Amino acid sequence: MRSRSSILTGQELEIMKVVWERESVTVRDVYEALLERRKVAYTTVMTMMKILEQKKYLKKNQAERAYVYRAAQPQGQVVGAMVRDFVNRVFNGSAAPLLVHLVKEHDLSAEDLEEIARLRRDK
Amino acid sequence: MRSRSSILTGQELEIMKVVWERESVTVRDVYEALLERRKVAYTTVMTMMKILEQKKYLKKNQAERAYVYRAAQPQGQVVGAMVRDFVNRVFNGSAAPLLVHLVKEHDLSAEDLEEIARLRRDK
DNA sequence: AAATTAGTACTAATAAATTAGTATGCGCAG
DNA sequence: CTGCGCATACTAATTTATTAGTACTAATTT
Repeated sequence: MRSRSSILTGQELEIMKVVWERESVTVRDVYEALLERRKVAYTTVMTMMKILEQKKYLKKNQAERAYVYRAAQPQGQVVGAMVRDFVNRVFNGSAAPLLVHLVKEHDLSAEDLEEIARLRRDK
Repeated sequence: MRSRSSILTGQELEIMKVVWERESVTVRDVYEALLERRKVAYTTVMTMMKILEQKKYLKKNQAERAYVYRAAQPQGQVVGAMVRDFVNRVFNGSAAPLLVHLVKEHDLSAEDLEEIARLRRDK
């Protein structure tokens, strides 16, 4: 088996997003969801979901005909790891500069921030 | 030429970080900086810097012996694009959920946040 | 039952990213 | 002047990620 990075790659994330928004899926479900946005082969989706299972992002149970897959880890946890990884790679681990970017270039209102600051303060 | 994504890939970012922290560099400079952290061949660094030049992240001038490279775009701009891309890919474009992750899992003090909120308010 | 449909396993092709080799040129120390 | 050190250009190998084909099985339709 060619070694693979344990973190989610681009296309893998697309699949996980479909899974997270549905609770449980078959390959076909995901295949059809992806098809709405781009051409892709059924077996491609199958292969990727198998990889995602190996990487422990998905788990499957045998159901009637087809396997039924579920997310093995909650979305928040996985996304959190991706954020952490991003902060490490791009900002050498310090989150504050990322904040600055978000505030400057994305549409975050001052109210959003104060709300979050309050949340944080009261914790 | 095999087509390449126009955005910075992982190893390319590592090189750009070296360049940004130095103003101007030769291949050798970058090579030596990278060597401190991992084994890498001189020509590997050269190849990647050539690619970075093609992608318009670096520009070079002929100097004495070796080319002297400089960043073609300021760090903030490039990183900003990376943040935007990340927000799009992972959070479907909305920045607020990223904020929440940052606050919950990274060590941002309430003061950091208020400071930034202030910044934002006064803008 | 034969044909069609939908599924899986196994394998492989293609693409993109990463790493590095080889040939070659030039300046300069000896 | 000649060989070493360091630079580049050009080419290629390797690794990882992405996409898909083929063979085979089981259920379903006709």
